[in-house]
Amino acid sequence: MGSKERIHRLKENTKVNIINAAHEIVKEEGWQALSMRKIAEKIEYTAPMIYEYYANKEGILLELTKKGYLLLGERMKEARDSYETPEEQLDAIWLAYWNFAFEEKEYYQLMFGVQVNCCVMEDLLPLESTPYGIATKPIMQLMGISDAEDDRVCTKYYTYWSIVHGLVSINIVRKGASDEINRQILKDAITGITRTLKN
Amino acid sequence: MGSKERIHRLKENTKVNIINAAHEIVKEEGWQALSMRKIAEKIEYTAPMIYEYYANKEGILLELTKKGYLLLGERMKEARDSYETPEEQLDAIWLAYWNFAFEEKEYYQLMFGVQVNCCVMEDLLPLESTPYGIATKPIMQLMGISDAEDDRVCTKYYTYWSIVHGLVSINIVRKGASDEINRQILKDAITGITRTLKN
DNA sequence: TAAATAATTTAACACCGTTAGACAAAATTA
DNA sequence: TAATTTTGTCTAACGGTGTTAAATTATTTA
Repeated sequence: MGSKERIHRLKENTKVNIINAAHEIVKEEGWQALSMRKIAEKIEYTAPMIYEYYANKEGILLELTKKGYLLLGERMKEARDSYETPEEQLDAIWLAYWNFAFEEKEYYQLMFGVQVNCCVMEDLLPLESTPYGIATKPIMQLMGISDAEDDRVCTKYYTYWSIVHGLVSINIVRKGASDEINRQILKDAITGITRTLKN
Repeated sequence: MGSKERIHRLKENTKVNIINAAHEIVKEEGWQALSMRKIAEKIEYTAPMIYEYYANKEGILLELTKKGYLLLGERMKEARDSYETPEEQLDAIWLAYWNFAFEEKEYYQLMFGVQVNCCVMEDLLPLESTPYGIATKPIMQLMGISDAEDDRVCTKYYTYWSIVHGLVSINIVRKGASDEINRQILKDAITGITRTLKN
């Protein structure tokens, strides 16, 4: 009798139901609203049942992370396979990554730890004391621009910030890679951007 | 009678005591361990007292964020003022930013939403399905390297990832700036890095 | 049908942020 | 000084969280 299989399939089914319910809640209300009881309600069970399928809440998050990586991988592969030259492929790959981040924002937040962030911090400091105010001065100098609001300045500032912030985040969440290498990457990137300012 | 002042100064004092206690707890046990009751215990009060000084927990976080921005600003200014040329200043500024991120990790996490992240996700996927596996192939091709473990490949991959991830994070947490500009920054950065591969 | 096993729920624990009400200490007023 | 008001502080509680143990119901096996 293959009822063992049937039951196993049923269990597998509620396992994905749990994941789907969790994903739905997060899409509707954000990560901070995800709770075991809410998941249970959505799949019409009681909370303790979930522990029959996942060790704990973190187990559910891990499963979702896995799904996220799978999805991201697919998108990137698809993008790559649409082009022949490596230049075009790199363009497409990172654009796919970019699109994934916004189309599947919830997954991206979970995978790479971008917080919902409550505190926006705006206009609480005088401009000349903010990172923006401080860094744009030499940028303007190099570019020969005197208007601090110039879009070109803003763009360059964000380019700097992005790469530094990106490197930092990656180093904070996954503390792999040697400090030496990262310092080198930082240095390379910064001088690379700086070079683009002078012409 | 200046007792009004004295009392006001005392209140101000416990306000910073609360902030300091919160910061200590976070340094010791991380953000997820920060609770009103723990703060209260540290300053030898009961939890409801804190609401006499801050509207709620978010108010405390906001205050800490402000302190973080102040500190970061100081560090960046200091770095800038140690150099004359804008090139050197930019180098120093972003290095100061970088150092702040790791020396004051807790502040940085709060300010820019880098999560502590529970799920590390390692070796759960075959290499060729991970972003790393997918993106390094064309990188290797362009660089004329066949060893996937080569440090130069790894470095370049992280450079790509950093800038893309940085841009994404910044766009997710502070949804300012037009999509147009950001796409342009992304495109510029990607082709910029790609150019450095071919020589 | 009776016993054993599995599925599911109820109740509880210890924590969380937050609020209302009680209480004591201090300051103000009569 | 005595009475009253204000202030500071705490206790108790509400509704929420993740999680566990025990009780209960349903299903399968003998």
